[in-house]
Amino acid sequence: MVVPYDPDMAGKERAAREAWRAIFDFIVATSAERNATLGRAGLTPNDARTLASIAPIPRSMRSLADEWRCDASTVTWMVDRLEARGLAERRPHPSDRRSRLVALTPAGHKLWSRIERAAYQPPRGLLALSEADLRALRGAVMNLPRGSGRKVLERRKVR
Amino acid sequence: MVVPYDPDMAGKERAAREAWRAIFDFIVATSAERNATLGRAGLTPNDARTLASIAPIPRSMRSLADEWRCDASTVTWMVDRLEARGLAERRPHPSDRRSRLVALTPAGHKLWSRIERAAYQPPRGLLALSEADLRALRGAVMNLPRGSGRKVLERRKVR
DNA sequence: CAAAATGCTTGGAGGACTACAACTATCGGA
DNA sequence: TCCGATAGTTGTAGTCCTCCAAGCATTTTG
Repeated sequence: MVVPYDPDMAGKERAAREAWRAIFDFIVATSAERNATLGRAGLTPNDARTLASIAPIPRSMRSLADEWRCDASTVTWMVDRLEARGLAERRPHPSDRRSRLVALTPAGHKLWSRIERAAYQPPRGLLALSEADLRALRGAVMNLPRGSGRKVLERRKVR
Repeated sequence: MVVPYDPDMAGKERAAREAWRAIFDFIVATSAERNATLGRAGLTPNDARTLASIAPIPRSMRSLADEWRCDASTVTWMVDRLEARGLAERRPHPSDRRSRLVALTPAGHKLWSRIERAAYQPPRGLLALSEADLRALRGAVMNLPRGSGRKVLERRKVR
């Protein structure tokens, strides 16, 4: 990075770096807490990710493997775990008999809605910020480029 | 949650919720990327955490176990990994011959400063904020209570 | 229709943790 | 000085992934 000649820019960059560092550290602390919440519900972070992925709509195993960029057998293993606990189930695919749709069971929906509510619950501390700060924070984060421009592996149509 | 009568409070809560959601989504989107960066450097997330903990100043094994709330043998295992790669080393404790200080080697410092620069690189969008906003944001986030008020296990004095 | 591709599962292997029990060396207080 | 507490290590075991190779069923393609 080129050393800036504009002293304002230097200060601003430093401020941005420090602010980001603070946010980052806060996230780390909070995510540990989130994992503890999941653990109390008997879920691993991966379990939660699986539930989150199939909660809106049943998904094929293949589409999950594509989303997570993992081997198909890994998906088998993850879904097996949830199925063994009665949280998810495999259903036949309506038009492709090779494929199977993974869906939440009623118990799975119940658990997940509870977990999700907790997971997206803003930390109490966030309310200590001024509304202006909160809007700035939200605006800053929402406009951030995702994935640093790396290309997403395409893999046929995802069902 | 009680419906607030204070309209300011309502707006603020909404802002907090939206900000949190934005942060959360952003984190989910980028943590994989961060782990990939670490992976490219041959580090697991835990490796990185260990490096981060000992980078500012050498630490005793015990203090690391306390910080992470894990068994002492887990710390042994984690430090072993870094030591095997020449990134960290155990040094005698100056005043307690039972204890050992874990410190970064020069190679460890070099690698970690590189990783840290990348990991804590503030997103471009943050630079859109004014320096005053950034300072306010940093101050606010730094003062957020961590761990949702759950009590921290105390364990004698930490060295 | 035969061959290639695709969806999924199974078996096997290995890596990354994580804790518990047992043990050594040292410290610190009565 | 003696004994309980503490720092750390080793050995063991178990969980959670994670991929690869192989195989079956089905779909798609030339």
